[in-house]
Amino acid sequence: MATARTTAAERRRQILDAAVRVFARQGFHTCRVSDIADEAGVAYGLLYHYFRSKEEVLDTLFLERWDVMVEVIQQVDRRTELTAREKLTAITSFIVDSYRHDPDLLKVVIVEVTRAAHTFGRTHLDAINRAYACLGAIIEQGMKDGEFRDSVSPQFAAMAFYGAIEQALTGWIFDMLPRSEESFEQIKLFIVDTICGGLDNPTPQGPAAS
Amino acid sequence: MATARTTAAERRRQILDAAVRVFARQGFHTCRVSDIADEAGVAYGLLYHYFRSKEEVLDTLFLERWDVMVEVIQQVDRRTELTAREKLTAITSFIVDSYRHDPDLLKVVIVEVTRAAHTFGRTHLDAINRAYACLGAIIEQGMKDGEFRDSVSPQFAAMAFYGAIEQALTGWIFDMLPRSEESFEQIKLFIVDTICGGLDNPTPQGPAAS
Amino acid sequence: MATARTTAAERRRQILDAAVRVFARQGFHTCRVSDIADEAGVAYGLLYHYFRSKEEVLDTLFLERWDVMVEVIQQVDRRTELTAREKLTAITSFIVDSYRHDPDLLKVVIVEVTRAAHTFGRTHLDAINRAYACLGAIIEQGMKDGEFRDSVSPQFAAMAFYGAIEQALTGWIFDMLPRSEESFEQIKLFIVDTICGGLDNPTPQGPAAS
Amino acid sequence: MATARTTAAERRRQILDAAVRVFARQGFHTCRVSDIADEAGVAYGLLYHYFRSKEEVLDTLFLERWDVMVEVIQQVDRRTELTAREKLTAITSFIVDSYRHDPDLLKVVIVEVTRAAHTFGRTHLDAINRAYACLGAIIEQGMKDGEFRDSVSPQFAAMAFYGAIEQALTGWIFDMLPRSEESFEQIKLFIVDTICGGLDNPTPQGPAAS
DNA sequence: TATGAATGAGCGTTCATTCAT
DNA sequence: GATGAATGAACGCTCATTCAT
Repeated sequence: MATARTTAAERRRQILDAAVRVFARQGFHTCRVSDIADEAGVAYGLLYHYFRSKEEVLDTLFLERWDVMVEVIQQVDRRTELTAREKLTAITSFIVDSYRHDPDLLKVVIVEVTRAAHTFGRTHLDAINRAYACLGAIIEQGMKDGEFRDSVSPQFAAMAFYGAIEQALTGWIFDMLPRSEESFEQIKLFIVDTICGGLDNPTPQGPAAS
Repeated sequence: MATARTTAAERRRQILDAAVRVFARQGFHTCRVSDIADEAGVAYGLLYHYFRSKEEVLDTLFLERWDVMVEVIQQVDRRTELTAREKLTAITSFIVDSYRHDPDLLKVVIVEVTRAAHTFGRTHLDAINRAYACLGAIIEQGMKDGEFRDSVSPQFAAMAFYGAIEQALTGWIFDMLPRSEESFEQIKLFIVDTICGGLDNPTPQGPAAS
Repeated sequence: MATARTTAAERRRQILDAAVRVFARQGFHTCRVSDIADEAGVAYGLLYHYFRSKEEVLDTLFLERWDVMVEVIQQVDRRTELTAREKLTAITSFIVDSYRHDPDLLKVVIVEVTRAAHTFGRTHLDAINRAYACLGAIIEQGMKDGEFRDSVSPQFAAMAFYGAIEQALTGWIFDMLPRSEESFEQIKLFIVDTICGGLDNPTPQGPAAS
Repeated sequence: MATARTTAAERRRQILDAAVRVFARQGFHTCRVSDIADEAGVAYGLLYHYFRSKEEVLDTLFLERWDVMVEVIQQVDRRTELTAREKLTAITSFIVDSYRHDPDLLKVVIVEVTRAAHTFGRTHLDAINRAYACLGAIIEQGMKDGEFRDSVSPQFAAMAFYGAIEQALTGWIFDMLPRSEESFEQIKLFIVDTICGGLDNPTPQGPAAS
C-alpha cells in the first residue's frame, strides 16, 4: 500500500529539512531561495507551492520547534512530584538534547529568530514570551514553596536561566565549547548549578588561609 | 581662533552617530546607505569618503564600543581591593549604565554583532572571546580565593554571567522589561544576585511548612 | 511538432544579437546593461540568467567569432594545392566578407577586444596570438617554398598582413572607406597586392621619363 | 634668477606627465582622476585648474604628440631630395624612435585615441585623417614618379603602411615583440621592406627546385 | 594657487516572486 | 504537481566634478 511517489507532505518536509541545513550553513539573509531548492533537490518555483515566501519557511521551522519546546516546558511544569530545580534540570536537559540531536535546527531557531531583534524576533515575540511565562511560573512556584529565594523577580530569573542556556548553545554554535558527549552533559549540570546554586561559596575559608 | 566649520573627525562622528540611530531603528540589513546619509544630513557619497563600506561603519561602531568595555573589564579586574562579586557588580553596572546612557548603540552592538552568528558575530569572534576571557579570569580568581565555589568551569560561569546581562539588555530592547531608572538599578542587583547567590534558598523551610 | 515558443538557445542568441548592435552603436563601456535588454526586448535580469556579467556577453561574442576565424585560417592552411599568396587571398576574402556580412559584429570584435589593450585585448591575448601563429606558419611555408622572400621574419610579416586588414576594417568602421560592393572587392585585392607585391615598382622608368 | 617655486606651466606639465604614466599603466577608463593627482603629487582638485575635465587631459596629450608627428611627416615630405621609400623610412624611423623614447606616451596615443573608435578616435578623426592625407600624398608622388606601382590607391597604401607601423607598436605594447635595440632597428627595416618590397619573391626558384 | 571634503547621478548586479507551460 | 524562464525593483558602490576655505 506504500505510495509509489513522494506525497505532498513528504515534499514539504523535504523542503523544510533542506531549509534547515541551508539556513544553518549560510544564514537566512545570506542564502537564496534557489539554495534551498537545490539542497532539497527540487525546482525553484516548487517552494512557492508549499510556502508563500522564504520568510514563511523560517516561520514554519521556528514555530513547529518552538511549540514543541513550550509544550515540553508545560508538561514538565505539570509534573508536581518534581521540585522546581528538578523541573529546570529537565527543561535544560531537553533543550540541550534538542541541540545535540539536531544542532542545525536549534541554531536556526536561535540565531535567525530569537536573537534577530529586527525581523523574526519581533514577529515571534508572543511565542517567545509564552516560553518565558512558563519558565517564570515554575520559578515563581519554587519561590512560593520556599525552595527558591524570592530576592529576584521570577520573570527576571527566567530570563537569566534561559540566557544561560542560550549562551551555552551559542558557545557550541560558535565553536567556543567542545561538542563532545561529556561536554553536553557537563554543561547541563553547569547551567542548573550556576543558576540555582550560584557562584558564591556558602562556607568561604578565605584564600590560602593560614 | 576656533575652526569655523565641522572638522573631519566631527563629520565622521556625525555619520557614525546617525548610523547608530538608523541601525537601531531599522537594523543593519534592512536599512539603506542612503538612510544613514539622510539621517546624518550629508550626501550619499560622503559616507564612502570616511568609510570603505556600510559594513565598515558597523565594524567601527562595534569595535570602538567593545574595546571600551573590554578595557573597563580589565581595569575592574586590576582593582585588587575588590572581591570577585564586587568586580562582577561593577562590570554589570557599567554595561547596564552603558545601555541606559545610549540604548541605541548597545542595541546595535548586541543585536547586529554579538548575536549575528553568520555575519559580524563571526567576524568579531576574537574581540568577543577577549571579553569572555577577562570575565573568566575574574571568576577563576574568585574561585582560587575561595570566594566562589569551583563546581563549574570559570569559562562557563563567565558565559552564564554575560548571558544573563545580554538577556536583560534583550529584555529592554524587546520591551519586555520596563525602562525606568528603578528597573535599571534593580536588574543590576538581580543579575549579580542570581549569578552569585543562585536561586536556591540555603535555609529552606519547605512549602507551606506544617 | 515545432516548439511553440522561443527556446533557451534562441533567447540567448536574441540577447547576444542585441548586444552586438548595442556594443557596435554605443561601445561596451558607454552602453548600459539595460540598453542591451531593451534592444533584445527582454527584462533586465534575464541577461543575468544567461550570462554572468556584461563582460561575459562580450567575451562570448568575441570568442565565438574569433574561433571561427582561426578555424578558417587553419582550414585554408591545410589546402596544400594553394600557393601562400592564394592562402592569404582566401583569408583576406573571408575576413572582409565577414565584415561585409555582419559589420556590427566585426566592429565589436576589433574595436572592443583586439584593440582594447587594457581590458579585453589583454584577456584574449592567447586567442589573438593563435591567429598570428597560423598566419605566420602560412607565410613561413611560403618562404620555405621560395614563393616569398625571407628578408623579414614570418611573424612580423603576419603582423603587417593582419595590420593591413585591420586598418582597412577600421577605415570602413570610421567611414574613411566607402562601403560599396566594389570597394570591398577592391580592398581585398589591394591588401594582398600591397603585402605580397609591395609598393615598389620592379621596372621603374624614373620620374617624368623623357 | 630661477623661480623659487614651480611655475604654472611646470605644474601643468607635471600633471600631463603623470597622466601619461597612469593612462599607460591603467588605461583611461580604468583610472581615476585621483590616480593622476596622486601620481603627480598634487591635490585632487588642482587638476581642474589646469584642465576642464579628465578627457581634456587625454585630448591635450594626444594633440601635442600627434601634431608633432604630422609636422614631422610634412617636413619629410618637403625634402625633395629623398625618394618616396626614403621618406617612408624616415617616417617609420621617427615613429618607432618615438615609441622607443617614450613608450608610455605612444601607447596612450594609440591605445586610448587612435584605436578607440567610440570615444576619442571619433573625436580626433580629423587629426588622424590629416596624417593619412600626408602619407597618401607621399605615396601618390612616388607613384607619379614611377618609383611606386600604381596598382593600389595611394590612400589605401597609406593605411596599409600606417597599419603595419601601428601593429608593430601594438606588438611591443602587448609584449609580442622584444623591446631590444636591435628589435627596434630591425622592425623599422621590416616595415619598409614589407610595404615597399612586398613578400613576393621576384625571382622564384620553386620549392626545392630540381 | 592649492586643497580635499562634499555632492549625487549613474551603473552593475542580485534575488524574491510570478507564471506560462 | 512541477519546472525554471522571466520579471524588475532595489541597493551598494564609484567617481567625475564642484566649491568653500
